[in-house]
Amino acid sequence: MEKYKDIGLKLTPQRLAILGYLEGNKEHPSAEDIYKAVSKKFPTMSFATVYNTLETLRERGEVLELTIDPNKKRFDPNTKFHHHLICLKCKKIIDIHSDYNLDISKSDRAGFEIVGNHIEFYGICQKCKKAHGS
Amino acid sequence: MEKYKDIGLKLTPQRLAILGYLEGNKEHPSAEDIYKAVSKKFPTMSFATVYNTLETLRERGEVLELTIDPNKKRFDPNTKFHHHLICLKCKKIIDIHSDYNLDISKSDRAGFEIVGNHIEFYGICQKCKKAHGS
DNA sequence: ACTCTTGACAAGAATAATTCTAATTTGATA
DNA sequence: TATCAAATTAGAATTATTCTTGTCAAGAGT
Repeated sequence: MEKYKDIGLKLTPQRLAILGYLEGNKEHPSAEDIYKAVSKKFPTMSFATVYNTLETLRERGEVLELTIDPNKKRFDPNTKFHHHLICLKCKKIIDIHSDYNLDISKSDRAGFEIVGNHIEFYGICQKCKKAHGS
Repeated sequence: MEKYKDIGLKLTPQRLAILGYLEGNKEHPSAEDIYKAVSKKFPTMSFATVYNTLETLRERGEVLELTIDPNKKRFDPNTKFHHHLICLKCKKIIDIHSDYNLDISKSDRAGFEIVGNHIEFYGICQKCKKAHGS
């Protein structure tokens, strides 16, 4: 948390609240999740602040913006390189830290300069499997 | 195209136009792209029809809904298993058909039943690289 | 040929997520 | 502590998508 002073971020109470909520969070929350949670302690919190803060954090590489969920963006404070496993029913997302060799052949590369990759695994989580076979 | 008769789809002119546009299309178009293109030949085409048709095609596994682009869904008529490479600048998407070994360890699996996976490669395409280094 | 049923279409309203605007306030620094 | 750029706020605006409602068309059975 201390580290944010160094990257030219003004440390406002709102930002500290958002950072505090994100720190160590494994839920991959959406902007709304964050807004709801932080609003409890901070009733004047605005949605704009949540989005603004997430955007500046993203620019600085402090959070990842996930596009796994078709309906909304979700955010990941875990900035170590990793992949994701998502439950197709409840949209729960968990981190996968295994290493995979994802070299891409010259012909596949199509002239692109490759700068990264990300694997999405799809599945059904234990809770949803139990809930009902369907 | 013939094959759609078999899957219980009523073949209306609108659907044929959409199917015709999608067939062999490598652009991974958005609903709007499809709407615009098909509207030219079909001025009364409605957005609802585009979305409805895409949804029924998706249900039947005839198109994939891609969540790679944070701003909108994009659709892929290539239903062979494959991965994608996206240009971070212009959002161009190209198909990658290489095979990767993406076994997931029991501990990573976290009790999920795995049903699929998808790799997103990120990069800068040739055109964008030339356009300006930035 | 007539009627029924069903599925598809169109237009626009409604919704949901996100971004923008403009006015105000605040944190960091001199 | 005065200053000022940056941050916050509320709400409007925008964008993508879904929903609603009325209409229409094709095929099934009479």
